[in-house]
Amino acid sequence: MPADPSADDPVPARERRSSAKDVARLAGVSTATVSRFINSPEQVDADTQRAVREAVTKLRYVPHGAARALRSDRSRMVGAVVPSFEYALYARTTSAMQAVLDAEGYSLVLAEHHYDLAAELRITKQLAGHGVDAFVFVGLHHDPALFALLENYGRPYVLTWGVDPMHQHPSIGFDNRAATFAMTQHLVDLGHRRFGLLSAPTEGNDRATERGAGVRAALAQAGLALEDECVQYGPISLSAAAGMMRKLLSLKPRPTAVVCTNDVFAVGAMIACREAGVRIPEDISITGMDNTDLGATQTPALTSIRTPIVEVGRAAAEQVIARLEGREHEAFQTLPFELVPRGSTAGPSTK
Amino acid sequence: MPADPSADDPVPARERRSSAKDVARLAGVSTATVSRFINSPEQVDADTQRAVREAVTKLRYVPHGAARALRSDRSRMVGAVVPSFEYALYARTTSAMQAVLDAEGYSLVLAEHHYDLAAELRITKQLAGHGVDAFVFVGLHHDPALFALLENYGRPYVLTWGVDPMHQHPSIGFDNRAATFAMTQHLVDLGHRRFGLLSAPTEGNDRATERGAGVRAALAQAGLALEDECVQYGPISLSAAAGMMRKLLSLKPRPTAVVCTNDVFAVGAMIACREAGVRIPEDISITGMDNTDLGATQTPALTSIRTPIVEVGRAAAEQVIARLEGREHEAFQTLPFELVPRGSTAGPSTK
DNA sequence: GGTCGTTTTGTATTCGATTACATCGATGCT
DNA sequence: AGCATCGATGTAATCGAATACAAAACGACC
Repeated sequence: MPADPSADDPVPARERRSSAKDVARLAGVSTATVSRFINSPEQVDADTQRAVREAVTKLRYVPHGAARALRSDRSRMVGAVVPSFEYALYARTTSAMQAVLDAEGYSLVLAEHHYDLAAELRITKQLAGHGVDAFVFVGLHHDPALFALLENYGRPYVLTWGVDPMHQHPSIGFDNRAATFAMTQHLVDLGHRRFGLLSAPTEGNDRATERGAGVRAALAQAGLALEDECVQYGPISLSAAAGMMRKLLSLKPRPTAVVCTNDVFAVGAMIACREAGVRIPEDISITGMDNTDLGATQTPALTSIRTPIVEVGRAAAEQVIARLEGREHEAFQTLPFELVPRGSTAGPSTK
Repeated sequence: MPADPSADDPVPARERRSSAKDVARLAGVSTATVSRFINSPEQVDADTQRAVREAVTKLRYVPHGAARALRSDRSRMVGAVVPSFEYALYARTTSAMQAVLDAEGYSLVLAEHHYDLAAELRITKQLAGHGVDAFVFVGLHHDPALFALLENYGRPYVLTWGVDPMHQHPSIGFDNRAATFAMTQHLVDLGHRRFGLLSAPTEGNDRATERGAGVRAALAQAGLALEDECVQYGPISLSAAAGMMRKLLSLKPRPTAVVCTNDVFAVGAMIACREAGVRIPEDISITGMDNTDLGATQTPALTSIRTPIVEVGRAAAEQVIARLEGREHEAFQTLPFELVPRGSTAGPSTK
């Protein structure tokens, strides 16, 4: 054991975090043993374990993640690529993911793309650069270059908030089209014949596309049409939705039912109605989607669809972990939604 | 240039991502030049740049973050440690941070602790293990061991949603106490004398503690007291808040004004009132805090306080980046809040 | 007491990028 | 021509932990 002359500082240089080497020296073992103590303690003698544990505690040793990731090619980080946190729904899905990942010792690296497919590709590259072990995306539709990148990256990924009908990419979600189909059907059953639709821009947003398609399909089946002037697109915000709704209210024969592809739109629409003195549900029925507190607490309460957003997050995290650890896992999961009728819908007034 | 016999695969082994060495070989330069091309292209000859750029594109080269972090001791990741995403406010702060970080080429690593200081310490350790370059926390009060860890870690960090009165730790936020003080004052001015308070548990939550203190201070100044039975604590959820409110409604002389330390509580309280047939604001005034859409869209709309949550997130990200890049930056920032009076408050009925 | 198998530990290489230092060539100046 | 200077590039050491392989220690058994 030749004393290292370059390491004779009595004060352990109060900067610089301690490394495995420091721990090894203090515990009187080699760095290999320290490493084993961390990763597979069962192959380390009990006495040695105690010594190492003490040194670790005393030096406040935390293994260097980058070094570890470099050598073992596993970073124990999972990347989540979501559209936005402004709309609380994605935050809840992400939160559920985070809880599962945390319990398994993984960390969550997060990025938002604000509904921009090019930005999504860029941030995904960035996360790949950080060496995340797996990816979770929102939605089924993405830049082909993104899928090429994932192919090349060779790590697990899963798409959420929808289920890939072609079963090309692992996905966990629910049937967006069926959900709005059911909602529209509900309104048709109540007797509505003239509909409006408030939707997010469908460009690069398959959730919005599918939700709109569900409405159209249900109407078509009932022999009804959705006229262009009755469809409004806009960003997900209360004020935008109120503006969209005002346009619908100004139509000559006014729709008696307005389907909104999410609760924010629906509440924005309710605000516009209140301001215009249009009564809900007497004069007009309004429906939302995602069953948020925002909608449920309105007066009248918003008829909506409970989507399994928390379950999706949990299942996505479970899937990528299972695959990372070499376990088999169902790559496609369709979770159920549920229509929640409340006071914002009723039959049209028979005037 | 001895041909490496072990590297004679014509097919570039469609697994394994390409490294700087691969790029160097293809471009006919050394890895040092590749590295320079990435980090300081101005010191690389134009022709060489072109060659390297081509190789990078062809091989889809993405620098290995872990290797980079190991060598340069900078991971370009910032850790955010937040209580929870269930309450949308933290999500919005985080979103604002993420936007700033992304623009500067940093990534956000996220963890939630669900109001558990021990969990907070644990996940912070985990993030430190990943080598994040800086930390952002919510709140001023933390486990002393957390501060010890940060001291030892030696990287920038900032506390948010409050400003450390002792100026011991860099912090960006607003004056929670002054905010509820102002709100209570508003109610006192309206003529209220008997108050109720709905608060989150104050244990380890300085925001809740300060907000409660603001209410008490304003009442004390007006010569009023807040009786124990008029204060209810509970988790941040609509149903919990409704339950808390029911208790207040059952008091013999009922409070005429209820201050809630956040909008979720306030809306839960409104629900309880609706169910009990108690009119707002005629029978009782209710106030919230954080000025969420949830409160603003109620009937009547909730009087609340607009807190600078987005600005806090943005400023926090800007501060840590500035400090990471060696620039000077104001370590303490107090941002303004604003009282937003709406229909949920009025003078007490004079009966 | 010696041999073999097992457990425990150490030595030395490796992961991929960064960077101090060395080298080489070209240019400028006297 | 000779020497200094500067820009561009290569060589090789390095960051911290994981791990293949070798070596040592320990028992067990005959």
